[in-house]
Amino acid sequence: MTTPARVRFAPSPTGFFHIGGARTALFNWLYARHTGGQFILRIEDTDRKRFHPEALQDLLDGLRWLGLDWDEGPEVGGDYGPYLQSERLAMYQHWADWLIEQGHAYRCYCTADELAQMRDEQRATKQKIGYDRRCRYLTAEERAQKEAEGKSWVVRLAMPTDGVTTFHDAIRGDITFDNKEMQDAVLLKSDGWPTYHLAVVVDDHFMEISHVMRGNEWIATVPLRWQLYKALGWEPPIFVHLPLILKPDGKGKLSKRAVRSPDGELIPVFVHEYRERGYLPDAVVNFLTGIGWALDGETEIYDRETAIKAFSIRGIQASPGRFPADKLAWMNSVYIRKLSTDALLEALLPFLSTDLGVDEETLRQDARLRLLLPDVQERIKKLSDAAPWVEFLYADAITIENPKDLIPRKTTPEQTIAGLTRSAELLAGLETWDEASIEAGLRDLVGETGLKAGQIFSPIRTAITGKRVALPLFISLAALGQAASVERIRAAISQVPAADG
RNA sequence: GGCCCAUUCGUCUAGAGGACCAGGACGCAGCCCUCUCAAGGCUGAGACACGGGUUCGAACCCCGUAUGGGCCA
Repeated sequence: MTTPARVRFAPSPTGFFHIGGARTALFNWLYARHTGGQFILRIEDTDRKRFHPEALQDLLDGLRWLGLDWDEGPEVGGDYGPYLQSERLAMYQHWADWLIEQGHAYRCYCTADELAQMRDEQRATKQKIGYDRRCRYLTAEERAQKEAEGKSWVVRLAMPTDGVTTFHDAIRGDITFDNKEMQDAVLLKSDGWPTYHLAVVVDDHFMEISHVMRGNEWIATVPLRWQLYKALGWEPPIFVHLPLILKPDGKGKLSKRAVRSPDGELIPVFVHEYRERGYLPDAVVNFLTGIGWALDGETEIYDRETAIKAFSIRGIQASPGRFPADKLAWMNSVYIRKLSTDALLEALLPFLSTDLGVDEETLRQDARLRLLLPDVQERIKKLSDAAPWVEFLYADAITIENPKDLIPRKTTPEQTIAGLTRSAELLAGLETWDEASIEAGLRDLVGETGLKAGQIFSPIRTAITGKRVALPLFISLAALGQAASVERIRAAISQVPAADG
């Protein structure tokens, strides 16, 4: 029974696409899809000084990577365009003029110097800082004279000076602001470009936006918006202010600067960084739905369709929350483990290629790599974690940085050397080189020597990988191949340090 | 500093007056499995900010305080 909503994501392309922005976009998208409505992308590029074309591209790429497709907007068009504010200037100017005619706005001729002086005086006399509305009460003659002088002007909204403005937020209920606190905000700048306040109201109205869902940091600007709607005689949309995402330490909102988790790890704040670090878009989307909203309080892992079906404004939290970085790491590992071997390989190729210095096609065809993939899969949290697990396949020889690693605990150097020697003999003599044969042979050897399994297996692991921690041994040997395995074990024997050495 | 908003385990959250001596998840600890590391299984510690009301009954409603956050300056 929900009516189709028209919602928009309206970022200002002044920097890279931020993960907090992605959450806002995602919630809008979920609501549009839930109601069978439209998700509209509108670019608020009226701040010419801070506009960056590459930021726009980064935004579009990021939205597409996350799978948040827009029904109207740049590159897809739509019946309510244009969707770049810079192409809608005539509309803003028209409505600014209209507001002046109706007496809801006025031309203000104050120069930057005059305004600075005004503020200095306010500070000196301990008055409240803010525009004193001097141009609002100009007489017709004074106004005519300023015009005759050719002074430049901005358009300001004539706000009510007493009473209160009460508006409804779909999450928090009614919110009331005292009009005395409000400023006569600038709507149109002297160069004819609109400010955010005017442009957003005109666009939301003519694009027939039904719900404005955005970050809670905008809540203080709603009274101004509300009065603007009233002056224009338009019906305001439903306002939905999403809880802010705070830094992991809870001190302030997740900013555009790099932030650290409590254990000191750097947390990416841009969407493209998540892609580059090996997060899966499905995982990021699932994760983001869980900040400020929850499916049912029980289920953590769910797909987009499930989220769309269950999404509701009522379920959105009012209180801000910190960025739960640990949970994202875990969730990404869950999504990695859900991948088929083929899909995992494809996802991993760019990362492995870069990290190992091997071209993608060679890796794609490498049966040895494929053999190890299921074991790699359950050990990585990000795609970028994979290389260290498989690099032993691509090294010509292994350097054992700390030869003591060859000797297991409660084992003597002599036992280690004997174990390695006999293992090498045994492996060299195997007629079938596969995981099962290798395991059977080595387990027999364990039985013969009376040592524990780890005492035999650990030195071999270190010999072939150079590490104490590596993938399961038998499959690793199987992948590495008989000749290389035997060679590495023999090479390691001479490196076993003497006791006390 | 002014205005606005919020406050459930360390963290993300379930909870819309009786179903809650508060549920799930991440993280943490222990045990099991085990060739290392993981994964998996089991177990455990861990929260309604505080004080007043309203009500037969409050995590849930109201007021105040505290704390946190946002916006403006």
